[in-house]
Amino acid sequence: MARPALVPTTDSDTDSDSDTRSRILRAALRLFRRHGYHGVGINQILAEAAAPKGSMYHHFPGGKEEIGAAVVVLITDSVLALLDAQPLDIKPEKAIARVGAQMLGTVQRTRYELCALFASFVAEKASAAQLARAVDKAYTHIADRLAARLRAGGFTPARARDRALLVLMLLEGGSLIAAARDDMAPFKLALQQAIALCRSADT
Amino acid sequence: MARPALVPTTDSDTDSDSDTRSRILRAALRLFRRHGYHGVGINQILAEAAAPKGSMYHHFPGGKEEIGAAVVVLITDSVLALLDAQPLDIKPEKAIARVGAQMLGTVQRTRYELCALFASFVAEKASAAQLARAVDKAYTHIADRLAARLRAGGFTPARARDRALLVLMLLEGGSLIAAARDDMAPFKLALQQAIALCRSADT
DNA sequence: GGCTCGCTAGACCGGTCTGTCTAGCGCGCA
DNA sequence: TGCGCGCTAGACAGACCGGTCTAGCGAGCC
Repeated sequence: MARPALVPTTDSDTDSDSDTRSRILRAALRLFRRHGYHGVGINQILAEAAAPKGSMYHHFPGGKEEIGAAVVVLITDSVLALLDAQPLDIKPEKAIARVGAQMLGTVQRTRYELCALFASFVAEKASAAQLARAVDKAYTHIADRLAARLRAGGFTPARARDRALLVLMLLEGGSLIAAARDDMAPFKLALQQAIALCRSADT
Repeated sequence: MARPALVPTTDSDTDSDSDTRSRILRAALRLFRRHGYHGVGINQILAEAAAPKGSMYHHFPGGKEEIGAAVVVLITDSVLALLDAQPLDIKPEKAIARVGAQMLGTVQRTRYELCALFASFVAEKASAAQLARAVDKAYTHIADRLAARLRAGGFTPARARDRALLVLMLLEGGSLIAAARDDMAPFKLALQQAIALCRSADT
């Protein structure tokens, strides 16, 4: 029952979705990670997914932007599921450490292609309002869930909120720089610092 | 002599470059910030710069990618200049605070459009090798210069290097999330934490 | 069997992309 | 005055963009 990986792009136990829809989504995820939202064309996604254009516009009437938003949700759900899969009675820093380890594994497996969860989407937010909203909500959800963990671990609400944001920023910034350098060390450093921030009340 | 702003996109005291080249570069910077590297077309840049295509390919034979790389260098130089403008005898956390305040001002002035220094470029690195190298070097230069400050402030070399990276990651992650949320609070939080990290040796 | 309809399939459209090419302006120099 | 050349100027090409549209397959229901 342990989550095998963060957003498995290959295949999954849960192909509850229509096969084509799921294939398109996974292909989009893979390509967006590598080239950014604007760096990928619809035809490219369809070729990768081996799906015709008609199917795509059937499942995603909103076109490319709807696919982008769906990918954001896919990533978010996967991160939240990973976090929720950690038992509630372990310390928050332990939970963060485990989630971070999963992210690390994913980034290594994809050869540094996951440069931050949503960096490429944020960069293009001005040209895609729906996408911008999706990313905003995604960051908020993750930070909220993280903060809840921290509150459960004994942090005051205000401090929990701040620490959760800092963790998120560290991991995003860390994977950004790790990706830029093709070197995981920065991400590991960020993770380590994030864990320290969840340990107790200093600074 | 105080630096008025971080990468002034409007005009400058130093238009030593041919006017057109400089106009193109500034227009590109402005647009890349707003829409990301792939989100901006060459024609868009040229329209914004009020320059014809011939001029552009004269100044940047390498095309769009060369412009992107030049923008990365422009940003980097501006950050480094800002850092170097701080007197060497002040404490490192003070220097960071000042640089951060400048960045904050820039982000606010541009209405959250500066989402991380190079996030949009990193996101597209797979499709532009020259750009990827430029970003890698940019991060390295900034981190190195920051680390030198920290060493001068009494940090051991290894610790200075780590702290410099953490500061960079915090600021990048912070501005990413601030941009996603259209709210500067996350960036301010990141800046505050970065300053704390430069203050002395804890954790 | 025949019909419905969710889905697949891909041709096609107007627009935009990056990049090339030729023409010529105008400054500086002899 | 006349020439050279750094730079400007924009028409043009070919590929590709996202998105629309019609046609038809085929499983399942009556």
